[in-house]
Amino acid sequence: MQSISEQCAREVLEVVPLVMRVIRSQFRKYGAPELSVPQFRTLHFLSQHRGASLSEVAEYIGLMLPSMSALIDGLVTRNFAVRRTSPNDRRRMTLTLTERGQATLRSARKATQTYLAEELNRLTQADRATIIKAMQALRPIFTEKAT
Amino acid sequence: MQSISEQCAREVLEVVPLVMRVIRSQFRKYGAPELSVPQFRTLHFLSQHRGASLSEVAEYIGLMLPSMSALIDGLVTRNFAVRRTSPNDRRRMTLTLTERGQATLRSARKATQTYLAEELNRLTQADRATIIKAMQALRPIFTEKAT
DNA sequence: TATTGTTATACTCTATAACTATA
DNA sequence: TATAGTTATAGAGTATAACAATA
Repeated sequence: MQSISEQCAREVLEVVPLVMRVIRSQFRKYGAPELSVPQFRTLHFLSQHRGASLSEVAEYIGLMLPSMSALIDGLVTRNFAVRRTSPNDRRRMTLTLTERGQATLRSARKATQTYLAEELNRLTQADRATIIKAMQALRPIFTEKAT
Repeated sequence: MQSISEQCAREVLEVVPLVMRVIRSQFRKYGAPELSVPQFRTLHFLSQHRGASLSEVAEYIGLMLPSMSALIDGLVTRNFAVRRTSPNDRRRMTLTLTERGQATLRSARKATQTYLAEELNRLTQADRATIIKAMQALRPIFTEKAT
């Protein structure tokens, strides 16, 4: 039935931005106030793609190379990431997180997750189970498009 | 059981940003490429709060007054919104959407919703029902915090 | 020549400080 | 005096164009 898809889409379109707004504000508050959102996303990407090149990160984040170069400068200067020239191809940059970068990512994530867990605790057990199932259904659809 | 809340929080924290990313890119692509995200959120707020003042919008969007004043300038110049001095209190600005502003909001919303519905159509009917229930459970928790 | 990244420069968005108009 | 908003100005973050180094 098409109309169920429509209703489902409408709900997702209304509720997901609300949830995202809270996630974002928590991230800022307890996570890493000294990092911009794109910088934070970059840390996240690098944590899952050790040694990625500047171009690869830029494509994922959606920035042009000069902008990403500047963004990485900021991370390197403040010791969140390390930038080395690749031994294989000396044009490429090899980007990795420092221990500080990893720790920042972990703690921001943990703080937000704890906050969410407290909020979700106000629901019934059945509702939480439903939410878990819903997220598991949504994940594969939206994972493809997010690289 | 606390651990179910934890698991639920983890799922939400991983999946919601993925969905949001797709929503945002669709909004940009088919909705209103000529509007920034804060401008778009402003249209949305004004559609639900006709005649809001500059201060009210600024607080909701999270901008300082001069920044919001400039943002509104952009909307007014391009005929998305109208700014009048309030008759009651001539210090206040009364902000409303133009027909163009309303139409832009509707069409962006519709385009995104249609896209989402197509994607959700790939799931089973049961999954879609689960998602609807999950969104309905999440909505009240996160609505409070989003004004 | 083609690819990877940086430097130079300009524009947009945001903030703080100072100001104007109204209450 | 206090409040609502604007103007002046400066700092981030982003883009395009031109360049340097490597393949």
